Amino acid sequence: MQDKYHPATIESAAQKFWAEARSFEVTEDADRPKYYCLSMFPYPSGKLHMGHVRNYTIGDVISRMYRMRGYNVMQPMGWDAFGMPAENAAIQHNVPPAQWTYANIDYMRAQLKRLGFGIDWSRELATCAPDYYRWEQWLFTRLYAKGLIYKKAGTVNWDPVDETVLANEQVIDGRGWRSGALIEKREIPMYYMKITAYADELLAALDDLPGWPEQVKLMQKNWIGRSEGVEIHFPYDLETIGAAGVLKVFTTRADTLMGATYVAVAAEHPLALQAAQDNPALAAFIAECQHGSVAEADLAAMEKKGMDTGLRVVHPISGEFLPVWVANYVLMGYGEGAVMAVPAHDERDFAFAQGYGLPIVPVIAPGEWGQAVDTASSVFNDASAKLSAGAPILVGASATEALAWSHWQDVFAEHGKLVNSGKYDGLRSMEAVDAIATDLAAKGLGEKRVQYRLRDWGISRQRYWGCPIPMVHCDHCGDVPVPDAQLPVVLPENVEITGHGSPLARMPEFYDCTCPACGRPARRETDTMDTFVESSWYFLRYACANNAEAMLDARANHWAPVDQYVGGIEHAILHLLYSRFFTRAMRDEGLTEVSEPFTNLLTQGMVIADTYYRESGDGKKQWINPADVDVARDDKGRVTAATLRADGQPVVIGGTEKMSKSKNNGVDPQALVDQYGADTARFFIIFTSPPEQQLEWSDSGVEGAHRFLRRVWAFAHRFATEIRPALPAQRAATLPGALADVRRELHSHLKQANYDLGKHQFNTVASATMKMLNALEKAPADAPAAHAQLVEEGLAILLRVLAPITPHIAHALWREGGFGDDILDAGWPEVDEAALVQDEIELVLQINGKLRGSLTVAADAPREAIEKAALAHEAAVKFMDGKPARKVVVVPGRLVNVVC
RNA sequence: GCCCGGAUGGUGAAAUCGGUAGACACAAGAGACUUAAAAUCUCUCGGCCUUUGGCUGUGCGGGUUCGAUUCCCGCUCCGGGCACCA
Repeated sequence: MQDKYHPATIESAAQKFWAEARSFEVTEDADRPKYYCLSMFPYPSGKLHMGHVRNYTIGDVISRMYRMRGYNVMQPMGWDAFGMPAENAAIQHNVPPAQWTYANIDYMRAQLKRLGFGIDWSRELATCAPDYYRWEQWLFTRLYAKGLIYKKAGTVNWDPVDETVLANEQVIDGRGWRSGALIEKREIPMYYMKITAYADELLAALDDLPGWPEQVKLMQKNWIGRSEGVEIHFPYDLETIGAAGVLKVFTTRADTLMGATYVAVAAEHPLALQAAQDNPALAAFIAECQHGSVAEADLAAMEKKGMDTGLRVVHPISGEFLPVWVANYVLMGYGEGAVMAVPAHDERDFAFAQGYGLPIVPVIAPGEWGQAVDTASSVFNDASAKLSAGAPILVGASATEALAWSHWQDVFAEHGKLVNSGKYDGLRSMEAVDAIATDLAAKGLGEKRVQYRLRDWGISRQRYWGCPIPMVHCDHCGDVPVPDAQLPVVLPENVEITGHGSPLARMPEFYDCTCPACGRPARRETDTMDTFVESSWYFLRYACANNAEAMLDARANHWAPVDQYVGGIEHAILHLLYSRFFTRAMRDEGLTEVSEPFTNLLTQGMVIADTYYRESGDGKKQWINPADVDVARDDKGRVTAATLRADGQPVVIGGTEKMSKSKNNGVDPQALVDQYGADTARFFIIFTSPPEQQLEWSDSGVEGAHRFLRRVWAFAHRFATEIRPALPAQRAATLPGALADVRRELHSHLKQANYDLGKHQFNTVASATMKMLNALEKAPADAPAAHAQLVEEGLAILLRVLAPITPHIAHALWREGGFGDDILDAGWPEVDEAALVQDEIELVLQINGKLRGSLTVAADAPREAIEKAALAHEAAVKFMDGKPARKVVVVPGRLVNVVC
């Protein structure tokens, strides 16, 4: 045995052992419970970054722990290989996206292998391979036939200079990131998946996911956004609109209907377009609304603007005319593209009404005013209460409860009692909704219904590096799905990427085709699918990745669902929701038996790092990697200045953000692995923070992790060479006092480690292994046989707890220590509860809640004895200062608090 | 703007059901060993004070409780998501 720890040698030897033994290649096994442990597959961006190392180390710790506990563990890996960065790289470096992607995959696969993850590489898949995406195309045609995929217009970011569609990420301050051109919204036809058909199921099933973090379930619940409300129809005013019809809106606050003072429609709404025809100012306003990104975050941050169309609709209850406004905050994609505005009870409407001088009519006395509202004498019942914006009105029941409606207060949005609402006065909000819905239904002008915030999933992308949408457009037959026999529609790999327009739309050799239905010349669809589609079913494909005949087979039902899914919290909504939907869509196609793809979810906190950039002349940001930057700090450690190492000139300090390719703040783990080895990198990233917590990257502390592994090696070496020979032929049943204490400490650390493993708090598991070594190192050796017996047991525990985190060193020392051939088959260590028993325990003594001392009592001491001992304690006498004890709180096993 | 999180020493963090705040480490300082350095080992290490003791301290302001890092109310700052980054 080497007396020094040489990670490079032992790590390559262990990896060779696993490869030759095929330790991680698994098949279905009826004798062992299956455990499917999956980490989110990476986008092959070039190199692994710390977020990957963290993600895959966490997944590997769980996998190896279950493996050691006797489960048949499948841990696969693959590549989320389609996506925008490959096209950007193609533009920048003039290398075809396919070539760039495959080269990255090769490099990153080698990095993953170097880190020693227990992956079944026989199941590896890449989503950009035709034998993967052909099944996606096949399923597309099935779902299309079923009506679960359909076509409608969608809004995109259009760059008029590059004549291309941009992702939201590529629009910065309303301009194209490459061209700098002002971005326009443009409506184009797109394919949509009807995820809303599953909205109720996706929502209800969240209640049956105890293995998911509450936080994620809450985010998904809010995202789906089920709301019960009333659809209200406002009949067109014939005089101004010139045609019969109704304007439909949905509201959850039908109780405020009598306070509606205008309606607002989206800029793309038919009424807005109609009014703009003979109103140049309105047309100009609508054109202005067309500028800027389609991202909701941008829209929500915009100043609320609007314009009167001059059109009017009729209030369905009062019969009064309400003006129709165009407002930039109303989105055509949501509901009906129109809202009723009740400025008195909605903050956004309130601000809008104040800005444009629209009437504000209070119709709800806020809930907290309760019974005190005297509607008879209230100004609510006075017609003059319809005040213009800005004019203060005093409302309320009592002299002490006066509110001015000139400034928004959150209480205005609360439910309460109706006032100023004619026949509905005095009703509570909920009663009023019922009454108003009933009256509207009787008039045929509305009814109760459920609405979701969730929108259908637009999957068309006007990009090259994605899965081609298997459709053909024929002048005679319309949109025709590509028949099974002609699948896959293969994406051509030798293509020129310029950043202008869609490459496939410039390739007649791709789009020229014949109609599968009538045989006449036709045009192939040139849009590709959203890359979220590939990642919505890869976890099922892993089970049968080598099946060339079908998308899934019986093996998928053996392995699914994923028992433990590990991935970044940033995927809490989109990826996870799409996957839950897609699994159900596949279930309903008879492809899988499961509905819920991921039984347990661990959302890893992101690894974040500082960002640095320089602005070039045209205002574009060049992001600079932190590794190339020198920083100056003040005495509190805050970064005050940063310079580029290459030229010594200053760079701009950006925020601290998740490591990403686009912000160039990823830290490559390779240097760490090269210098210290994979085990140190793994131990460090596990030790430094609990998995769910965000981790601000810093490599200070890596030394300590490495030092610990060196100590483990040195101690095991001492065991193998000096201590082991002293082992007694017969192991003793009990150990002498001091060694029994060490043994108790050991087993209590093991117990703690098991508890922490159960809640995935791996950082304290790593701490526990350090505490175990500390305890073993200080165990007295004056009784050599007993000492050797303790160290043998202790080391066997320590190495097995360490094995999931640092598998290479554990593998090597398990063999060197003579414990066995393969620690993977050694089983998980068991806590000896008998070793934990103590005769005496120490209690903390508090006087009036303050720590004043401690007392040692028998473990089974009765409460009276503890109280008596506490009151007799010297610290108690001193701090009670002669006062009688008013109360004595005894927390068994913990403390005594004397209150006086 | 909306939804979801987070904040504890110089640093990463721990504290299982409301019960000793700072386990385990990093950094720093002092010492031992050494010709020297590295490595290793030992000790100190939240702040303040009148230092065998006491006061104070878990982002800020309130509250509940014998007792609050933990529960409640109101803020601040930081991070994630917002449907075309993945």
